[in-house]
Amino acid sequence: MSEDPKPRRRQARGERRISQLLQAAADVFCANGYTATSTNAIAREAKVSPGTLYQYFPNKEAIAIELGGRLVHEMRERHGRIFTPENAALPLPELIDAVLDPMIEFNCLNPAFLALMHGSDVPGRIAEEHDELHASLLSQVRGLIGARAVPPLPADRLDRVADMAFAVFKGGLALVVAAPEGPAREAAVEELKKVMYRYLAPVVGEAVPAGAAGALTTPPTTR
Amino acid sequence: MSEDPKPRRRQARGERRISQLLQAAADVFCANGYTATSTNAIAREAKVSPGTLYQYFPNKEAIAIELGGRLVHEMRERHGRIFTPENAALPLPELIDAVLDPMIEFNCLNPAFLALMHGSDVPGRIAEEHDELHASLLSQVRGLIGARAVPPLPADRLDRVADMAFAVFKGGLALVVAAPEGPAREAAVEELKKVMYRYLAPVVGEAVPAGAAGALTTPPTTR
DNA sequence: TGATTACGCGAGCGATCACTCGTGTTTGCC
DNA sequence: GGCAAACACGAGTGATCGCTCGCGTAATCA
Repeated sequence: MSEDPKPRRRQARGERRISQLLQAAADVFCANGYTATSTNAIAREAKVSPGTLYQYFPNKEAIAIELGGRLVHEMRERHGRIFTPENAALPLPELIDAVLDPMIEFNCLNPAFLALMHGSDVPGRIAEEHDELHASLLSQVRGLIGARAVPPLPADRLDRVADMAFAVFKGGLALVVAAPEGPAREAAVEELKKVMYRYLAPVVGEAVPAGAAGALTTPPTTR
Repeated sequence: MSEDPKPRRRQARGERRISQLLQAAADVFCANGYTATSTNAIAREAKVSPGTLYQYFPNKEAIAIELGGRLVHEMRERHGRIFTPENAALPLPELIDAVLDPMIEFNCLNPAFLALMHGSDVPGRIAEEHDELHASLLSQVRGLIGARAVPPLPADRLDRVADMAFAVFKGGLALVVAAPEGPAREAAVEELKKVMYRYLAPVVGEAVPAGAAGALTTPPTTR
């Protein structure tokens, strides 16, 4: 079980080609899905020959694996900057900003992430990576909500709240990335934050004012 | 542009085969997605030969079209029974029950619906049908919310609220259908209804009690 | 009962796809 | 400059897929 039996020397040119191929793959996967995408189409998008593509990747699945792996890695790095003790101590509206904004930004910048992680026709290895990421993300959310719940939630209810909060976020995220860049998208983001706030506020013991259909929270706060 | 150039006579046996093939297609599409599904696999699942399959469908896309068409048709029938004047007059918690329960039931019974309507690798004709259904569904939701909003919402805000309510529902729906049948699924349904209630209550001028983390609404009501 | 038509089969055809290989070019190192 | 290795190419190969076709069976009608 050697990790790297052939740690082939790469030149700078090779590394550039790899990034170029991965970028092309992201575009085509995003537009057509994994299965419907041909390796020749990826090579064409990257303006190289099929032979060149196979110099850097052993097969089609490996392209998706590498692309997915890089995206997951970048996503995990963001987690580290999102789920910090400082953020955990923030008031709920600010906490929602602190968590949602980077998540949304990442997914808007990397639409291939959702395409790869959500498609039902992706290779098994990617689905595994996605499950791991999903589980770790979920446990962070559970921790965040569990630490603030007033009154404290039993474990099974905490699980359900975290699951639902995350699922609802994903639904809203789809709407956000589908919106055209600009004011429409930002309005969708604000709307999604309202959903999250109104759902979670009672869990953490805050009241939602009745007439505040347009405001996320009371005026005196920072938003 | 004749609608049915060859309205071929069918025997009862043929109609049964069609249903059988459609059911098999639903199962396989659901498990592997449209593109990754081979027509031979559908025939195998239905326990017939490839030749038999092609006696009833001119090509692979037609199978998905017919399946999608039947599901959309059934879904539209439900809309008629969901978005009625009586339901529109219901208090918010009961309205949410009246709208969500049939929707959830349908999607649990027909998982192929979500698979076909959400996949990025489906033939264009299905995507069109989905868009039409989505638009009509959304306008019904807009009507429901717009008629109750207190204070009344300007058109652009109403659009955003309806869009977000629907997107959030879809996210929660994915969680519900992914849950194992039984108490876990019903708990997820209740949780999703809480999300919808808490999001929409301020829009229609209701207050959400602060401590009511576990209750959807105040005790005296029917739930 | 015989004729007609729908139903059912599965080997096989053409097209496409993932992937290879022989050959030529560029780069890094002495 | 000379050599080895990485890079680049694109026609070609085997496999698979969507789909057909010829032939046999079952149902319907006269």
